[in-house]
Amino acid sequence: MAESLAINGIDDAPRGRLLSAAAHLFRDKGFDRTTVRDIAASVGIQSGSIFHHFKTKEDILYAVMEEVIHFNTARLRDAVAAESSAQGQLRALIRAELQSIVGDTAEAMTVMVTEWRCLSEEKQHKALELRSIYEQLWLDALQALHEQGAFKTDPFIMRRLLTGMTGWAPNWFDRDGSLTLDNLADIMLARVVGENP
Amino acid sequence: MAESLAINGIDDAPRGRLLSAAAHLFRDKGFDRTTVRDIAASVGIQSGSIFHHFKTKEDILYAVMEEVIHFNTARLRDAVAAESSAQGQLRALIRAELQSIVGDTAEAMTVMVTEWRCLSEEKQHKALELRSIYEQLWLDALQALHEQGAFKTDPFIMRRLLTGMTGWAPNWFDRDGSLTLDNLADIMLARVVGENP
DNA sequence: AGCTACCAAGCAAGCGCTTGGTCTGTAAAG
DNA sequence: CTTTACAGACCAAGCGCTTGCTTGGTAGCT
Repeated sequence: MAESLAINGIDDAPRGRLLSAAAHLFRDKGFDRTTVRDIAASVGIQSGSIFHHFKTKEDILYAVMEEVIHFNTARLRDAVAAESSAQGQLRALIRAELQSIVGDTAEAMTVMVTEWRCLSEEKQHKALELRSIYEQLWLDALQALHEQGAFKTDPFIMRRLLTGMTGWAPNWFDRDGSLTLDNLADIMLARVVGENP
Repeated sequence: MAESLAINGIDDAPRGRLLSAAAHLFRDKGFDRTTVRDIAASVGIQSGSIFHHFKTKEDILYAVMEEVIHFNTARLRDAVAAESSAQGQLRALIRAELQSIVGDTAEAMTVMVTEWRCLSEEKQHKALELRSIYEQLWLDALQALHEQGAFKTDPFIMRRLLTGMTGWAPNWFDRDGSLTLDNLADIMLARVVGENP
């Protein structure tokens, strides 16, 4: 990958440094409250120089999202490929998504969830298309489990519930606490297939 | 001047109409992208006149949250009081929260979740205190169920998961679809106490 | 008389973005 | 081995516009 993810393994190019700085600021203050002057200052250049790398401020946000979607789709694919059982795949998916969302790409992921509406409709559409592969991986695993009778609820709804659970995690999960990420993944898995005795 | 529907629990006085309109706009465009001119226009007054009712724009956001917390805490209390079993109480809580979040106070609730960080730290603290009674109602019901052995997961964590599930619902739940709010509440309840056979 | 609710006008600050120009490194042309 | 050409990265200055908010005043109700 010529241009790897901004937060996890940034390239040294100015554009990459700009992206991770932007992701960080967007997470902390939100897209609208982050000024191009903020971003510029945090990499040590003048505000105007930003527009040598990006046409608009919105383009920076979109670029952050694009990178994070690509990176995490690849991660999800790997997670699924490493497991054979449907239940194992689902656990791997949950772990991977949690890792993305409270771990090494947390800034960018949070930004994607919370600053979605700051994109133009056209760019929202483009990002949604990129996202569709990501979602299909989830639905395949859930569908398989459903057909095995592991749960009765509609798989589409189940995915929505899981999205909510993982998406909310950054608001409370403490990476330095006693609850590990794998613990949490198992707890979430139990919401789908039930608690084993 | 786009006439917007009043939010349940907010009166029809000028101040109340301003609050409903603001909540609506905050939900649609976010706090930062909503201008005081937008709010003023949607109730048909001049932008400057807003500051006869509120000291700052941020005060409007805080007032929206304050109202919605009070109203929904009362609703939750009623919901709990009407049920005798712990499981009945939990179902009532889920129903009530869903009703708040995708129903008659949807705008204000969504705003509370998504625009939280737009408040000053001091106001965040104050809002959090108001919110504590609300959360205690949940924890009491979950604790009781946990002690009955209805589930093994820590009640605090369970509440976080439920918060995520209900909080995400506005992003996908269709009030005019075939899935009713009570259906969804039962599906969420099953994430806690398991699917009955 | 005093209060609430509002208007009309506008200010100071901050915003995204543009402009014209200066470096520095690379590399082909002479 | 110079010389010339050129592109990428950046700066300094600032433009035009929008923003939250202020001010001084007015109409109507009690």
